[in-house]
Amino acid sequence: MDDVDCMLLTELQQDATQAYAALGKAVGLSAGAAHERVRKLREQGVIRRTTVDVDPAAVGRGVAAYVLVEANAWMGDEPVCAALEALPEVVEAHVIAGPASLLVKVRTATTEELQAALRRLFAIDGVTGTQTIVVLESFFERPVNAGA
Amino acid sequence: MDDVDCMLLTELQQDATQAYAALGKAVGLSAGAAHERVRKLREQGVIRRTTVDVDPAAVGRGVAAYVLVEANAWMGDEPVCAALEALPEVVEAHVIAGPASLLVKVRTATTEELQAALRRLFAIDGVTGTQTIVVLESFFERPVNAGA
DNA sequence: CGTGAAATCGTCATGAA
DNA sequence: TTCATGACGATTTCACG
Repeated sequence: MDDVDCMLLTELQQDATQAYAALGKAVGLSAGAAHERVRKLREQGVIRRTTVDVDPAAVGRGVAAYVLVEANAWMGDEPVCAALEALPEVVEAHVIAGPASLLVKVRTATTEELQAALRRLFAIDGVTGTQTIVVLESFFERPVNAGA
Repeated sequence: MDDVDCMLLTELQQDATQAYAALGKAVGLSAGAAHERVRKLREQGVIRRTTVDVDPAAVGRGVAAYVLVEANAWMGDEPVCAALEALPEVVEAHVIAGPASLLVKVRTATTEELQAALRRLFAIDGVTGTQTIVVLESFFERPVNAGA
């Protein structure tokens, strides 16, 4: 993980469809060398996968909210994780240190669906309360920058 | 945006490196037809870009935190957005309806760096307070699913 | 890490349903 | 319109220097 690898990651985050020749030129390497670097980054798990960034609003996920989930038991466990993952509206779930046990991110098409999702969160064993933070506007959501 | 497009999006989110032939087979289409569909999804902005998913811990961003930012003025404005975007540790910024004006996601290498980032958030004009939620463990962070 | 060759894939034209 | 087929050009990929 040197500076060249960082530049490769930045380039790939911006556009993973570009050819290795262009990628190599951007970081001062040949196509073959760039390819080999990227292959190793994948192997090491630094690059987890290549994916597409989908506009949430275009697929019926235009409403976003963060939900602080309070629970009466320790929830850093496997069954809770599975219960959350079973809800398609839940796109993130974190165990936190703070005013609640968990923080989950929910994405739905409408506020009615958001309400339905909250009901389903309540139904999970051990959940005693929720506090919902509705997102009005997202300034930006960007990938982690390796540099700086 | 029919069912086939949804399946294409799901496939591409899982692995955007696969060949159009494989992609087409997965959704019951020829390579050429799959290619044309994906081209249109890009054109329409449903697919914003193709990127790589980078392991945060591998690039010195292993510590995550959500910060509720309170302000004494309306902050849904351009200068605030720019000030936040100038901080490389800030990976997300949202205007919210809830107990604060903004919710920002911060990623750093260590808790010391997190502290430094909080100091810089305080320094932004109009910010009167912050409440920090440290992430202890992330169950999952997954892309929006077009289906369901 | 660069170069070159071989295999594979993306891309586009044509034609059909 | 939308899709399958086939051919061409570009790219990935690997062996060698």
